[in-house]
Amino acid sequence: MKQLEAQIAQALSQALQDTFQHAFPAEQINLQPTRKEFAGTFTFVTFPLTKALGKGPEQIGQALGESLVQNAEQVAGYNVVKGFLNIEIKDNVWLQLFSEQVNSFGADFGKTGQKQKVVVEYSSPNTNKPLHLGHLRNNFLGYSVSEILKAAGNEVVKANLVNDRGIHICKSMIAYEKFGNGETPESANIKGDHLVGKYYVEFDKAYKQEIEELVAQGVEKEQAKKQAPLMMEAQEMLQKWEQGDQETIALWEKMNGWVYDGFHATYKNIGVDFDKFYYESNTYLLGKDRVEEGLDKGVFFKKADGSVWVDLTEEGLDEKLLLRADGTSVYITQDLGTAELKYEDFQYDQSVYVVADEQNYHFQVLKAVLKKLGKSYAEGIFHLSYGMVDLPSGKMKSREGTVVDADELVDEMIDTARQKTDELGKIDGFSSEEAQQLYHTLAMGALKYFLLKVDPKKRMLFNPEESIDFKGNTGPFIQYTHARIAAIQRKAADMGVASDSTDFTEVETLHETEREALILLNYVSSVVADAAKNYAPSIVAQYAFDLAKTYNRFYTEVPIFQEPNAQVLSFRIALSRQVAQTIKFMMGLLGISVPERM
RNA sequence: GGUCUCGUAGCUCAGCUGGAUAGAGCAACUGCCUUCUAAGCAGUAGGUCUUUGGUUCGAAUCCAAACGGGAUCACCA
Repeated sequence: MKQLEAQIAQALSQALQDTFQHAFPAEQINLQPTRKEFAGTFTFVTFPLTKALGKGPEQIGQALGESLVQNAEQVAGYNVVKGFLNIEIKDNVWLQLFSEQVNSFGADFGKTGQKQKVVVEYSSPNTNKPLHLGHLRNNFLGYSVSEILKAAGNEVVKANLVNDRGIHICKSMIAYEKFGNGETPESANIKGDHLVGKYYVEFDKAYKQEIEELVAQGVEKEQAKKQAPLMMEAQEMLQKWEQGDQETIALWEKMNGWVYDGFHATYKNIGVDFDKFYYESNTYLLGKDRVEEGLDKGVFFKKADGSVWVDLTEEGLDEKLLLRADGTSVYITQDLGTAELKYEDFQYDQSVYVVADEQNYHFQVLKAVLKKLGKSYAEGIFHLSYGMVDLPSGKMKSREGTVVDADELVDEMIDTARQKTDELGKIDGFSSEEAQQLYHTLAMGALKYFLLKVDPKKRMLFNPEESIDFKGNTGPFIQYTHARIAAIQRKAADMGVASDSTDFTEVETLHETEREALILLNYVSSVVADAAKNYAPSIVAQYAFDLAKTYNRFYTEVPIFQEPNAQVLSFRIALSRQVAQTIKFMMGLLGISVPERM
């Protein structure tokens, strides 16, 4: 498509030279897609030329259109509406491009990309509570962006930095010690991450009660928060953990083990994976070396109490603490360490962090500090900042229990998929395993598409009262289109329709919907490039939807198998197959699989 | 208060570096299943693109201000 566009731009440039003796380099010619209500594929806007040429916009359009028809072999015709020159392309050009694409699907995706080494960090959960809907958006985004970057020609490492230490873990541990009675995931028949999450909530409940009691005794609220016995115990436990106390470490390992089992089950179920796991318990001390380095280089400074700071006022930020007076790390300290570690491990060109937009400031600081340290890899750091998922009641908050649990949501989606499938009764021949598989495919398709079709940067709303749709602009709609085409292919195979020929010279005219499909198919590689450039799976989702919609129109308007001409028939089969393949590929970039039947 | 972000149909969202009468889906209403899967297709209705200025041939898009959401500005992570 890029090529054809460039050719037309070149022809226009030539036409401007020939008819108006006006020099206008082809690279500066901007073509836009023609609106649906007019004939044509590309539109050239002539308004900007009126001054330079001293002619009216329509006059210019007419002259250029005439010249194109004479001189550009790809151009079938043109029409001018006000200052818009709509250029129509010959059908055999589309057919030619189609033949080429059938023969080399995907070969050109990475060509324009820079083949970079990219680390994509995503998921990065805390080990004190199970995953919720917000984490799902993160996981799906991270996975999809990784796949898109790969498709665009980059080498990608998917990394997960597990936040497995800190005061929040100790809270769960304290509550478990006090109220757990030796409960295990097996004994309670609860997934490990949910069991630990239960105690995190228990802690918070008991802690709040302690605060209330203290306040009732006349203690200031802020003071009460610090004085509450449970909080003191949690602090103590964190100290013990840092000192390597055996009993504490043993409990920590046991409970984290439960959580990991739970997470891995969820990851497997939702179809995301990682090439590399980092654990904060291993990396949280690394940042101190960077702090030393900064002090040595004189870009950090020490305050009287011994705490270490960096001054980022020149960068438009504030002063930022990097190390506490007692020498312990803060959040940013760890990230300085892991950034360096990642670079040592992979020598990346780009390091992408898939983290919610509430941490925008943090990543500005991180990048600025690494630059101050003179780290060349700082330039490659990119915060893929995505908007939070809101509920109708507002923001989700773990501690207040206003979260949509990931595992529960997935189960509900599977249930919905089962119901809808049963209502339609189209899968009679399925074994129960096949049926289960299909429910899962559809459920994940609906859920992932729902979360990925929205621009990552934007906040989005999820209403738990309304189940996610299976109609319209949804994953299942696109999956359905694929299943329909699969049925076409089966029938074509039964009938023995020739399927590997790419000679379509006998196809004289294209149905409008065929032409639209061919045009869309030509955009595949630029869609991949665009999505990679913008880290935006939503671009892929939108395209997949458009393609499916266009195909469905073709499907209802053109009775494929009633075509008497064998070559035309095999063209329609080939077109169908190419659409199916493209849908499968695009959905794959979103982490969504497509069924053969549904 | 400083900084950053968002505001498009009843609802959820598209609208690329400015271009034609602002588009989809859901919900509502009307049609279309005796041949390829109706989880589909066609159509009707629904808009002061928050407001006001500015830039220009031309603004949902760029700039400024106002109003209204949200995030952040922790020795939390």
